[in-house]
Amino acid sequence: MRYWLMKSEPDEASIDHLANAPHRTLPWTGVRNYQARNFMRDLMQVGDGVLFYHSSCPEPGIAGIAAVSSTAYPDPTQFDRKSPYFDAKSSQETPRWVLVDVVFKKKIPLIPLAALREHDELKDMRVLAKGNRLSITPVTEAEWRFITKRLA
DNA sequence: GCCAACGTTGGC
DNA sequence: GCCAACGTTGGC
Repeated sequence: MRYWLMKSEPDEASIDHLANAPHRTLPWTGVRNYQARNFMRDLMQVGDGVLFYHSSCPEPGIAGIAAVSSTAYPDPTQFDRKSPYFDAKSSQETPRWVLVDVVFKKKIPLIPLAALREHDELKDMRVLAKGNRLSITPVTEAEWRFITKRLA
């Protein structure tokens, strides 16, 4: 059992999109970074906790709680020529990119990025590290507890 | 729109 | 294997 923070641009997939999706579940399409892919492929398990983070928007921050609901499987958008996530160098035989399904748990009052930075308990969060651009970052159990019990 | 930081590409 | 150039991320 692990914990993760996963970034999504709310214009594309917000916590409300997730809540209203069939089975309250969305495939986490579009990860095109090897480190983030490897987290999904090698470490994620069904039931892992997910902090759903809105990025590249007027109010960046944690917008909800979700969970990993599948193990990794090939991201179909890599094979779709019309998709912005198409990858000509990938193939059906040896897919380069994978994804997991994510299921909605609950929406919370937004915890803004600035609020996360105010807490000493969270000062080592990967997502807060200078220059971090990873769209998926590990969250420690202590960080998860603090956020879900004290801030959410 | 700006810009710092990072990842990827490709020439050598 | 090095590294410059380029593209992307993401907060502000």
